[in-house]
Amino acid sequence: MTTTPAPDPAVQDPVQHPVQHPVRDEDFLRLDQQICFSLNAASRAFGGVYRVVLKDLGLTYPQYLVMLVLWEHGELPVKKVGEHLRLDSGTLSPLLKRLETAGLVRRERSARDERSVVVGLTDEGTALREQALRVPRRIAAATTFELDEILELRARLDKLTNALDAAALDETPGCGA
Amino acid sequence: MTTTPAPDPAVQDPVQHPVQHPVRDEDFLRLDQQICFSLNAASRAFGGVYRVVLKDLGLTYPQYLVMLVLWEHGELPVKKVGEHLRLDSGTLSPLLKRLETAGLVRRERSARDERSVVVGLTDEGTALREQALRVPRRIAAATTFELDEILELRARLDKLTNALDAAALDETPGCGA
DNA sequence: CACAGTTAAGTTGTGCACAACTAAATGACG
DNA sequence: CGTCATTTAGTTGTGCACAACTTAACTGTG
Repeated sequence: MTTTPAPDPAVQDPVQHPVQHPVRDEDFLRLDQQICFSLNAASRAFGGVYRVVLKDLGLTYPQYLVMLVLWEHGELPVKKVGEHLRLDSGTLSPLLKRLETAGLVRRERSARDERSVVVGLTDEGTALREQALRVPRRIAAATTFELDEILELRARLDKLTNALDAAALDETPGCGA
Repeated sequence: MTTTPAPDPAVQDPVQHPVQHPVRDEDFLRLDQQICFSLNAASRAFGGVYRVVLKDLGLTYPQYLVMLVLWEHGELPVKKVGEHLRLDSGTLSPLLKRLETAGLVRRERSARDERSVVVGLTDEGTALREQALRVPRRIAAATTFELDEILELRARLDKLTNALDAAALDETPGCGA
């Protein structure tokens, strides 16, 4: 039930695919075969832990990510924040507005380029970093993983993300023209 | 820049933590040190690929997951669907209503237990499975991972999810009483 | 300078996740 | 039998992700 390698060479449906793979499409369609589901589940399980841990800071997880970027890089235009987090303005604009309302962040139009809005930390936002320092260890403890195990998993996930991004580009209709 | 084990024993802030770990909190707070971010990124990258692949079927990814459960198990009460997918009625009720509107599922109150609503496939919903059979392979191809690599990653992720769920339980305030 | 093309934020609309709540049905127990 | 706790769906409200669009500012070229 947990691994199920099932390299069954007997293909049931020779019509659509003239054999070539040792695994049937039917097997692949099982929920517990979908890597994406495991990924999704893990991501949401993380969400639950972060929700608890970040409640003290008054942050959601995406807000915490934005704060991480600002603590690490200081002032940044919205565009740059989005590049670090793979988020666009459609997500960031309302999120940053909420952080501004919370008094953690300040937003002002760049003088050099009036299109750009520079996001910076308020004193309160800077101060919050002290409390945030304790977060990663609590999260790491919740995983029960050793550090090297975490590093390896992260490497695999990053490799996966790169592959998927590349695939999304040439799967997108209107890119072969 | 990529791994940074940094087992630096020189702790900068001896006040809060009387040493004990070889890694400083500061290091852990870097964005590229957060597994959760890699996980989140991978999950969203998958989302992008699924969005493209599932467009032909007229399904979103969560809707696809519900269909997977129904194709595999047939009729199920909403509660059971939620158990398979770790989703509650707050998410499923509107989602199932959309699938019903799309003509893929049918919902009816159970006669035996009037609280329960049984979700089943329409003929159209059953027929859609044929097209869905091609999906997993396209996704697997997009990952560029070998099957055994996928299996191993999935095993790690499931282990992680279990650990996080367990941690969420005893982190939740009001469980030690 | 004029103007087409590009870029940065923001807005709108849809859908998902989840907490908190409501309503209705069921089950257990005195 | 009546009452109360539990179970099951559904609703409401908040926040995130993303596509599609708008607006304003910049850039390059003739």
